[in-house]
Amino acid sequence: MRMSRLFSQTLRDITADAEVASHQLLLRAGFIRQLASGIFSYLPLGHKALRKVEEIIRREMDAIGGQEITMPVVHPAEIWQQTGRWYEVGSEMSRFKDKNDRDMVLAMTHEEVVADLVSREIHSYKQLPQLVYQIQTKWRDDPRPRSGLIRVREFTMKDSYSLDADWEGLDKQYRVHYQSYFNIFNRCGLDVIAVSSDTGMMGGEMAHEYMYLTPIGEDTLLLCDGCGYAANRQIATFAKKANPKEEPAVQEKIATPGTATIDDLARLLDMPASKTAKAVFMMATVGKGEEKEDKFILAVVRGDMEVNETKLANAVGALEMWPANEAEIRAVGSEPGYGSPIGVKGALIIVDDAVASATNLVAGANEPGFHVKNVNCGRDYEAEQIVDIASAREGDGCPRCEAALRAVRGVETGNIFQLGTKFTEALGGNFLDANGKAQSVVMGSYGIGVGRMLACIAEEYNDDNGLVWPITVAPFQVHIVLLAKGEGEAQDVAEKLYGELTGRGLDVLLDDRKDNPGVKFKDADLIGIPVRVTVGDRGLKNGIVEFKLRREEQRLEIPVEDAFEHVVAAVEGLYNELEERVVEVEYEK
RNA sequence: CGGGGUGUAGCGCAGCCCGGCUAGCGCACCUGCUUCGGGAGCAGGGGGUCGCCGGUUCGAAUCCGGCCACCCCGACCA
Repeated sequence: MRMSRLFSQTLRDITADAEVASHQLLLRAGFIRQLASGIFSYLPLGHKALRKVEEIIRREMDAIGGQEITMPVVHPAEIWQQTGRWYEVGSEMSRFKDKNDRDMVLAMTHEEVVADLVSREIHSYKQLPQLVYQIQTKWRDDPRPRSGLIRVREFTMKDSYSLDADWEGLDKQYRVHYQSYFNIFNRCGLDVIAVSSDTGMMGGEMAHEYMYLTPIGEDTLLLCDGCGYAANRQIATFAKKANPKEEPAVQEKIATPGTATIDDLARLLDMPASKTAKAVFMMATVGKGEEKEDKFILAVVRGDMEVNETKLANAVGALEMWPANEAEIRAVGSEPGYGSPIGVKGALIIVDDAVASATNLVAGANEPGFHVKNVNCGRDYEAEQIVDIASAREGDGCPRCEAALRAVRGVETGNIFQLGTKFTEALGGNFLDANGKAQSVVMGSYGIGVGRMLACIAEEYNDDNGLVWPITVAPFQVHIVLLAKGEGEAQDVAEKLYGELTGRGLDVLLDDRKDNPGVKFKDADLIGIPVRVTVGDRGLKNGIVEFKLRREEQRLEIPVEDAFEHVVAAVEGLYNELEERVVEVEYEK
């Protein structure tokens, strides 16, 4: 590609809208342009980089037996109604009517379509297992897109779907993906960790997320350096320190004016927060299909812990959950700041296991300015459910080895789900087993956000001067900077080298613009192509061209006649470096 | 959806408080000459419904009201 013909331009100033490095640099270097909130175009450089990532994914998917297909972006509502997600998913799914007034949806994922295909194509156990995948556009009307390509509404996703006759088969394909995803990320030079995760709207039994660790990440992860435990905070468990054993004592109402927070209460009574019970009031939408209702939830955790909304929502089967307001709290007979489950009516009471096992806690009296001492679950109030609903935090004990957990931030670049038969049952995805008995196909679903991955790579690989692409995903492998404006030896040499390298199958960008050297060097740094060759009259006088790796300061002078071989070898070396990172990992359940 | 911020040329901004000549600056763009190994110089030039609608006023980029878009924090979500 000749840079004089390149569709995009670099920008000297960054738009005030961009805050994170990847967003700023991808904009400045001319990889992407924003059309609307969370909606981007990929210009030639961005498109080529994206295609490189896609090809790496394709190769790996094909290597594990995947067959590429393309599924529709527009779906009839019916299949989503049959699995129930039409009712469960909120405004994140965009719906519209076609000209015949039929309800349609823009695809946010493709389990329904896969299950529909299964019902048409798979009839016998002899056809299983299968693995299909696509690289397709998804639309999710996220309430708040942000950070450039990290979180968008329209995006490209690689999604694969495994089909098996039984759970053992699923587990096998799941583990193959587990490794395969590491291969993909490693080949792109992106370090990720796999963590156990919530299954969210997918449902299913088990899931992992692949996380690129970065302070700009939106997810909080709890990691144990002792045993390797790693989980998204949404589901992370931890070793809860039990309070000292006590015999249940008699309830006692006490005046505690001005103690609407646990901190104030613990200070007034001069006791640790762990001796108190904290009531948190939420409203939740629950129900199946079109029958939904809002329920009042009273969640109780120990004073020294925090409610984990994902765990709580999972416990009550909430489709949506939000904080209750004061009127709703008083309607069940409680009181903001002085709440407890004692004597409340019409609330679903969910109690954390650490509260249920503790004795003689101080809880609210459901009356302003009063608390009750020696409150005991089961004696003073009944719990609808006793379950872990507390959030793990930095420093909490690892659930497996009790070492201190570390909290880090990460961006989810991929996920894998063991779905089971939820979708195939709903859509008639059956097959006949060896005994002639109809069974539902067992599904797994596996996603990678391709654009998000590119953004993470940009986030990881940059310096003060611009992007520094790993060779495997760089839009071009070699950047020839030609320092001459007219005809002459420099132009001839650059053109010849360009022709030879291109002929060898390399992607080469030739800066043939009639600009000053400074401009060309700045742009080369900004765009970040790994190998740079500078061809100018000054060097040619001595029969040399200059060779430089983007990531290194050092510049080498190479005899013109060796330039081709040197560049080819360098590119190969960079590939091999990344290939060495592709190694077997241990499966962490 | 709650809180905060921004909207003036392709990009970055000033002007707005305190209404008033033809709306300005830098970069980018076009023409010519010079320059040519780290974002060149000189000269000339093109480009604006001041986000949109309404109001106040002799007069609105500027004041008032409504709406829209975008960004950040939170809620939410994969």
